[in-house]
Amino acid sequence: MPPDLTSTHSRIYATIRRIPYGKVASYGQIARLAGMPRHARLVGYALHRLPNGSSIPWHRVVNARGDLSLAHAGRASGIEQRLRLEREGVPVNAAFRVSMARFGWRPARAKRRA
DNA sequence: CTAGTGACTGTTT
DNA sequence: AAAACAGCCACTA
Repeated sequence: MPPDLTSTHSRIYATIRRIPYGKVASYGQIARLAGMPRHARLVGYALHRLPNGSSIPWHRVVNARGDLSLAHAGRASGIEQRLRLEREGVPVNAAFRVSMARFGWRPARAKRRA
């Protein structure tokens, strides 16, 4: 059986796994879906503690503006994130920016029109 | 216990 | 358009 899925980190990981292929979600979005509306920073915190080789699509997590926070934070891993995103069909700007309007993940809510 | 930090977000300059 | 400021709260030391 899985470990503490009720843990904040595990919850965050589970939510990130729900991000569909070719889409990106913001930290706030993940936090909200995980049931922690104001814990956007915790999402980043949890990801920072992520072990190398985890099965979660961490590269699909960007900040609210669509920027790769990883690259902006001066992390070399930002390059890898851009690479992975482009491989999924998500174009990344020269400024490490993604079009949230077109590639932002829109989780299906209550049915409204179909 | 207190203090500092941050892969963030929204508002204001 | 970008930069600065403030709010936010779990985690680490």
